Amino acid sequence: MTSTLEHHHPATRLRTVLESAAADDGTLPPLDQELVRAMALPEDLPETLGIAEVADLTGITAHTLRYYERIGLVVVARDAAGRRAYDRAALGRIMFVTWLRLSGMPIASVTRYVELAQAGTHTADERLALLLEHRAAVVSHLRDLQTALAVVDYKITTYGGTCGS
Amino acid sequence: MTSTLEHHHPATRLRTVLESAAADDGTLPPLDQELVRAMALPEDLPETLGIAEVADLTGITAHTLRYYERIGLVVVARDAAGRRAYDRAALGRIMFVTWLRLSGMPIASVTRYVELAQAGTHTADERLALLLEHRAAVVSHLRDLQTALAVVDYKITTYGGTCGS
DNA sequence: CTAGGACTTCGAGTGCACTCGAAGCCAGTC
DNA sequence: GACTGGCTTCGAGTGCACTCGAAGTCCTAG
Repeated sequence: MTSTLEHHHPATRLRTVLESAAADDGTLPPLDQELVRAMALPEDLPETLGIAEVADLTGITAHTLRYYERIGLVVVARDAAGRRAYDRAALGRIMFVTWLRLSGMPIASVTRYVELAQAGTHTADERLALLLEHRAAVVSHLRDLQTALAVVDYKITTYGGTCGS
Repeated sequence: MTSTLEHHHPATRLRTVLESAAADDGTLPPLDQELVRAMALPEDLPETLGIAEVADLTGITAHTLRYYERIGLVVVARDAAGRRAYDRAALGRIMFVTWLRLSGMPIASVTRYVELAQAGTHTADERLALLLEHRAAVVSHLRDLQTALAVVDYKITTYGGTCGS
């Protein structure tokens, strides 16, 4: 369970997973639903993973993974010795949760989503509503970031000008 | 100095300013540098503004505006009675700072930028470097957000499917 | 049999960015 | 000339999301 990879930001790490999943045909295609399905999990994983391996794979520290579990954000099985054993499904859940976090969903909302998912299929409507709401927030944030980028670019291109702020 | 506008998120408010600046020809064009120049300040402002008006214009609360000044993030003049009097330049600085904050620049970096700007024109190189670095961070964040959006969209479109997480 | 290292829990600490409340000043109104 | 509302400062409090350390357990290698 020794960690062999250097540390990276979660998004970088998850994107690495994505790219290794997409590298079969040597291309780095634009993101679409097929790619997302492909990126979900690499195929050559052992049955279960230790916390350090999940940390490497996701870019989330082991400390944070334990924290996430503590607050009910993910559920993880244990091996005979009481250590966390992440199977394929658990890893998938963690990656999804990580994307939700990266997209700015507050932990409270992720927790709510996870609780709904655990409650059974009859909560699908509510979960969907949660995701749609979040989607709108992400789109809005994306718009703001693009505007901010334009403002920063304007400032950059006018350097050497008379602008004093 | 009474506040007449309802409260909004800073990005919403600043975008309102942008749109009112762009409304001259009735269009809502894609953001570009000309637009950004135009959005900087509406033309029909009084000489100076009170803190409540700036709060309305930017979506930043008066409390936060004072906080920003306290930590050296902006500099603001006072009127005879000791009240903050924001002139055109101060308002422009605050709007720029707000865009920096909205694009995720930490307060410490904004403060550094502001200090450099106050130090004089000989710091232009360093300021430019700061902005370029930040620009890269924004672009990276934008990419991550787009990926996350794709993941969320995948989840949304597969609702009703077999996916249990 | 012992040492090392990765794991465990629990609780407390950190960093960032606000956010608020209290107490007081000051301009205009009835 | 008291009242009201908006401003002022200062310091303390809040919320979020980690982040860390201590003390102990368990497997593996030498």
